[in-house]
Amino acid sequence: MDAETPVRRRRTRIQTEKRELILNAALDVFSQHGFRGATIDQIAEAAGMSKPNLLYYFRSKEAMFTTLIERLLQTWLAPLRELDDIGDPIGELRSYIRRKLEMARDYPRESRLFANEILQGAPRIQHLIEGELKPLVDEKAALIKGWMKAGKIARTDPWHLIFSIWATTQHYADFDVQVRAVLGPDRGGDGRFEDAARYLEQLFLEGLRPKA
Amino acid sequence: MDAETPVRRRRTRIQTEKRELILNAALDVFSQHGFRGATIDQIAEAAGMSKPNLLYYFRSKEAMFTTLIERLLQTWLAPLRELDDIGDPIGELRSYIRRKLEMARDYPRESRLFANEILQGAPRIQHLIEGELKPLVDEKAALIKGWMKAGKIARTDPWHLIFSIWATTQHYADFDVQVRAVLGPDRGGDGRFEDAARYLEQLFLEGLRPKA
DNA sequence: CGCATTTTTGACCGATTGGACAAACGTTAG
DNA sequence: CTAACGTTTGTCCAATCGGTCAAAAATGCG
Repeated sequence: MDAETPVRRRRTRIQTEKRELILNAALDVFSQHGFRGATIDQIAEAAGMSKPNLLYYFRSKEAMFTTLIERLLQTWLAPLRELDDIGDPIGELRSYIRRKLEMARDYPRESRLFANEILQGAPRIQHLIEGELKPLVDEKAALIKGWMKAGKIARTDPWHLIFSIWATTQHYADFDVQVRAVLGPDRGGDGRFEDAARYLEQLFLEGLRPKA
Repeated sequence: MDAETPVRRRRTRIQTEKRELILNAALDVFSQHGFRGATIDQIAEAAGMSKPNLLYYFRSKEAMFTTLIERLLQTWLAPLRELDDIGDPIGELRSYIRRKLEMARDYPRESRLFANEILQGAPRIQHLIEGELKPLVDEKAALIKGWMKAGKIARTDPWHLIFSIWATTQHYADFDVQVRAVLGPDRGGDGRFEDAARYLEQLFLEGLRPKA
């Protein structure tokens, strides 16, 4: 434990602050260039400190990355964890979609960092996907399956349902450049997330077939 | 023109073959590591030739990448180009979704290469997105809007509709590692694309609301 | 064959990379 | 003050990067 801390003792106030500063800068750089594309110098400049100083707080580039992505995965999965059997199923799914879309809007760097890692085969987080993400998805898939059996939502594949929610919402963070370019300056402005929210709600609830 | 060709004259048979060989190897490496993460040595090894030899056929790493991605974009947009007013709208959309999913299955490297480039802000293909992709999407969005006005499909946002088709289908190529890990060895086998096809058809046509 | 052209390679280059290290600096407690 | 500890930096290093170049090898052609 505390493998990436420069000292063995408890962290000082400065250490806590500087580590946060560095992680924020690292998130900027990693999410834009990927792990290999990012350089320690870039992160150091973004954090406003020298390279050796940065390596005083994190023993290596890899230590920054893993600290960042392990923390990220927790906040990333939080909305799915909140999916439960309390409200009505349709409402639960609707608010899960809404929360995921809000995360794409508010935390695009985190989304891109995660996407980048998965794209490259998840070499650094495979154990987290199999040990943490998969069990959670399986659990929620069972929950959704129950809703289907109870006739609360249409019968379909719950795993692919979850995939489609991830895909459609994270698309607005990961492919933001493309989305904005295609929508153009008017329709691609700040309102694009409200438009997306409206569209996705209709898609997931009603589909595209016209009502008789 | 012919900017990346080593010679000004017509291409020899060997040049044509070796260039294809190199591009295939480059697609492997670029799609896995991104532009900056990929090295010429890696590509050379994957192609089974020496680095200087590779640079005899392509004047630079960038030349390989742009050749690759410009060619890729054409095949990538082909299914959307085929979307037209001939058949019935629902059938047109259904087969567009199916074709895109088949492309994710058969050309995952191309999908990841494209995703990687967009993720990093599309620094090398912004002009293609604005000059080629956007007009095409606008044209097809108008077509879809016509279908809505004619009552053939439900009224919604045609641009976001296209985004959601891209997102859901390409997800199976770009996030393949995650998909397979979550589905597990049984459900994540070769059948996952058929499962996805069935699920997506239902999602886009009927949505999740149970039928009364 | 002999010659010109195309193809391939080993050696090399300057720039950049992640990281090490000791010295210097700052801060605080006694 | 000073000793101890935490922080910062300039300098340096080996490895790797994209790319060059001259020379060798292979090929095509009369």
